[in-house]
Amino acid sequence: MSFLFIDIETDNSEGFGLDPFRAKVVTIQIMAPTGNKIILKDPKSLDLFKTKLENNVVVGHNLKFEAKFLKYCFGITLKTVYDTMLAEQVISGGQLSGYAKGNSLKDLVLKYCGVNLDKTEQCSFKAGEELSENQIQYALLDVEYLPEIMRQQQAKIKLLGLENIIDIEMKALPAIAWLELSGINVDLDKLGEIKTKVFAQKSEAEAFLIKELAPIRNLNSSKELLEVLKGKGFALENTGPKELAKYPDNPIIQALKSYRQATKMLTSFVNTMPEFIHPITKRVHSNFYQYGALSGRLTSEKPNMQQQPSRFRDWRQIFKAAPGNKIVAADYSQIELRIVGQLARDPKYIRAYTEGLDLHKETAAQLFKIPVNQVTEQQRDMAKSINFGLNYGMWAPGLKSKLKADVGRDVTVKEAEKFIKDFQALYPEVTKYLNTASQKGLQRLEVKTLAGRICKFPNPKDAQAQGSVKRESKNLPVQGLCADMLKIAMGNIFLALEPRGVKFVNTVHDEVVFECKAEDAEEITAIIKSEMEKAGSKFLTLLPCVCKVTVADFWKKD
DNA sequence: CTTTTGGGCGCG
DNA sequence: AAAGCGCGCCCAAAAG
Repeated sequence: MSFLFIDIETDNSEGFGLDPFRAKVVTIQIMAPTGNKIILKDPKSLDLFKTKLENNVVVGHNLKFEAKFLKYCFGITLKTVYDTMLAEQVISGGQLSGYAKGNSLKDLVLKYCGVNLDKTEQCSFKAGEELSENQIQYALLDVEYLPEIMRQQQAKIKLLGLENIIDIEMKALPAIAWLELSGINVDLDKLGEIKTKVFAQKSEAEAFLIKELAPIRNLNSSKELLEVLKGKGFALENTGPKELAKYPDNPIIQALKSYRQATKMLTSFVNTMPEFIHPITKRVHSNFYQYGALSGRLTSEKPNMQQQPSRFRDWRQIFKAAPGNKIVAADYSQIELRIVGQLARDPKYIRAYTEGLDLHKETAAQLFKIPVNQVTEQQRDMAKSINFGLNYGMWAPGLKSKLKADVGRDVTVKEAEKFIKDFQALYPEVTKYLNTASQKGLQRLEVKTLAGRICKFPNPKDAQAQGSVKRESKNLPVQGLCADMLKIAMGNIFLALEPRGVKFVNTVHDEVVFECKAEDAEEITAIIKSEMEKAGSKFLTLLPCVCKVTVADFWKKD
């Protein structure tokens, strides 16, 4: 295999130059390692290059873009890639993740080659028009510096021991292009049904609140709301959920919560979702940032497919398989706690997961000193809050309000402290691991996942920021390893299922969602489950990795 | 007028 | 002494 350095210019004159379904490709520039360059002004001649592009390492900057256009417009599937943008994000230890500035091609050309690229021609390309000399020069310069950038990046990757993460990311890239092209189908009838229900909920709560809180002007103003509530005798610091939990049975507070839930549903989800249905494909194509978060997790926007309500009854039913298809959703079972068990080598965690016990129930039994079979649902929920809270570096006052808000249980700070102490005595290995992690993280200002991903912290400028670094140091190795596993699985599932016409319709941190022909669902399910567990088991060597798969007409979890 | 900040809340 | 992690989106209010 050799390298091919590529770039594509598309027609942005109608404002959707990034949209593979609508924008026309104007030129494709390809450069061989020898430096020989070709500019294809008639992209139909690309057929000659199909085999080369599919069987060499394709190098480019932000190749998700090229991958989508090559696939949709020319039926070419990139499989082996090296993306200089993604590589730079990996090398930066996640500091260039998400919306951070500094990872454009212009930035890298300046950084690695000392050349200031002129980008004024970037949006000048129009389909069907003769290329100007300037445009040709511009287009060719976009591939010119890629080999040098890659060469210098490779040296850094080796120095930092990031080969494995680069491999994971580059193999995941084609899967992300597949994900964005696939899109997800939305059932507008179901959406309408939910809209009616939510609107009624809002109207009822709104009428009640306007009457009870008169003369309030704007229920959406937390500032005004706090004033009025104080005037009515409520002792509140703010109007957030933890404060409102002080008055769980008050009808005004209950109505406020109902009003807020309904308005959140309407403004963030119900009313906006139809606007995202693509005019050509009739599906919703979110943007996914592959290196979206410091931890290596993806982020999603327009719409954010990772925050679609799961607790609001039936909402996810709007994401429905097209006729004749099924939705296959696969998620890792309790993956974060399993990772903690592995990293801490905690015998009790290992035993619980190896023997298929319920860790939260086991924890509750020990904390409340009762037999496992007498643990109540509330006691289990409390243990769950403690398990998670401690992983994130929670303190007694935080646990107190968490238990009140989530479980409805009143405990004093002293009692919360006792829970934490008891938990730490119960799981000394986990406690030791978390303490060491936060100390080392603060000292080095970076943490690593088991797969080798580096999460680098900006210099903490005050005590508060140092506290954040300590807490993130406990959590990022866990969150980050989960992202590593999921990306390995995505890359392998892409190779196995994309050629079979399966659609990759969503992913949410520990979950992947696909759409396939109903008759294929059983076979597809087995492949997904196996790839997910295989990826997880690379790292979870002391306890089992379990992936749960659900097949249904819409997106759901069992 | 537009942009930024903060409260609040959706997800894992 | 501090007071749970990672994100994106909506609205109101402040800042430019």
